[in-house]
Amino acid sequence: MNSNKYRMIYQELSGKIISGEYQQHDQLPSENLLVKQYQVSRETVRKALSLLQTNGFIQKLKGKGSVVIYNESMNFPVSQLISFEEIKESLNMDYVTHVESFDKVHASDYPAVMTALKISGNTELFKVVRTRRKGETVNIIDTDYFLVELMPTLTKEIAEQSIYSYIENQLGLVISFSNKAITFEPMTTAELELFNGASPPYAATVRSIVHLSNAVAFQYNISKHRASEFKFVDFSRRPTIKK
Amino acid sequence: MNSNKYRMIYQELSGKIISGEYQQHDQLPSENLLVKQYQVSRETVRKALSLLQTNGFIQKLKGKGSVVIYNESMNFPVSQLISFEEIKESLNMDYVTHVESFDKVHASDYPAVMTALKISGNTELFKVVRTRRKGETVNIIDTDYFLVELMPTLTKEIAEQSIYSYIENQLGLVISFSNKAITFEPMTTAELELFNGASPPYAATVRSIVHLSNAVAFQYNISKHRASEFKFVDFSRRPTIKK
DNA sequence: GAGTGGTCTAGACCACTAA
DNA sequence: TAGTGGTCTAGACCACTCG
Repeated sequence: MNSNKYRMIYQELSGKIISGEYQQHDQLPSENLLVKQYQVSRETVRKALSLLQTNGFIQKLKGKGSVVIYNESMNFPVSQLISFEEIKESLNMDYVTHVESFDKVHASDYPAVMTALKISGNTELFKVVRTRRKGETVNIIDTDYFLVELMPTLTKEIAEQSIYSYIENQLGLVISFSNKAITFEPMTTAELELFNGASPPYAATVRSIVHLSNAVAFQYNISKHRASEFKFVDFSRRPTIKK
Repeated sequence: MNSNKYRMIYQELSGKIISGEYQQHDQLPSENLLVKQYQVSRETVRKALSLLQTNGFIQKLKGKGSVVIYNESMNFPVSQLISFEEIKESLNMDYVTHVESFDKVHASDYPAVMTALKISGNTELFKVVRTRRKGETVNIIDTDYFLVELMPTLTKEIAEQSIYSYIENQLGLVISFSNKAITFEPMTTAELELFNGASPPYAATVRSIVHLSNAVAFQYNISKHRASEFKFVDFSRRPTIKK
């Protein structure tokens, strides 16, 4: 699957960084060394290193080498396009997902979704509301809208597991990128009820528009988090190109 | 300054997208066409297009071409390493910065900063507290800690303008990447006072560790936002490499 | 089949860092 | 000066899309 040379190199090096074989502030082997080790061209090594750099694993220093900057403690629900089930898995979290409702609706009743996904009013959508509980307390309410046309066989049972796994593994679609907005908003009475009370009565709210690799927006997600439990972590680089 | 070929191409294409000459869903010229237009090699064109893709301007579709996905409305204090003055400028915001305090302190009194910047207790720091006001209301309180060693000539006057501009243009240092964490926290009484009241008494809190291009952490920033005014926007891609 | 983007190569020249 | 990463080239072969 990942049989590209640069992906293999990326995987091996990132794996060694995550496992701790390379620690923060360590030097990676030089590009020339990696060329010899992997028996590939320099541009291929550089492609792998560039990926490591944009993903926050290393910093390349001209004239010096590549140094590891990844630090486990600064990790977490990272600014990445990852499904809740995937986060849960990678963090060994003891969350339980419960499907509160699963309906087929018309976009015309949800103007915000219409504009976000740029669809017409008669487009059919699956509306899925799910809660994420830790023990007895609900910490997250996820409301999702999916294009029925792209996944006509979606069911409540699938929604109880991982919809992303279904989309990628069963349907063979490729999820690619998203736009997110994070705000802090008062809870509606319905939300307060689902949360079974929350102090403060405010929710950290993440709205996302998710796109496939063919650039089609297929999902609109509203994720309401109990504010006291919310943390969003991000790695970002300063734009290298200025006017 | 940006005399690289791929940067020039990036600038020109991103400029045309931002200005609206290329609209969302438009096709960019094919790689081969760009090769001819710019009289460069294909890898150089591809470098520019890759940058446009990772920065959320385009999506490349195998067998088809590059399509514009950038959409102005989904813009804003984006997940990027940008200083407040730069945001202000790019959005024509009518904010006023006021320096509340400017001190030289010892790291030992700020254990959170010590661990964040990985420095020893006797390291000298500038502690700068600034408020950002729109009219009469304070919307943001920024608390910054900078390594004195790297910028001994920092002054309160500079802090009233743009510290980032001073660091890059006066000192010639290159600001490179940062780790951020966003949380929602109750305000302290001191903060409530600076905000001159805020309902709810919660602050959207962004903590960042900012690094230079040589991977040295030089700044720790705590940015408290009036929750009702806070919005954080992010573009992210799904990791292409899986285990 | 023609055109598109994706991967990879071998080699060149440059700018920067460090001893 | 030797070693490092940054840019650029010309060409190859592949996989995908679409008419």
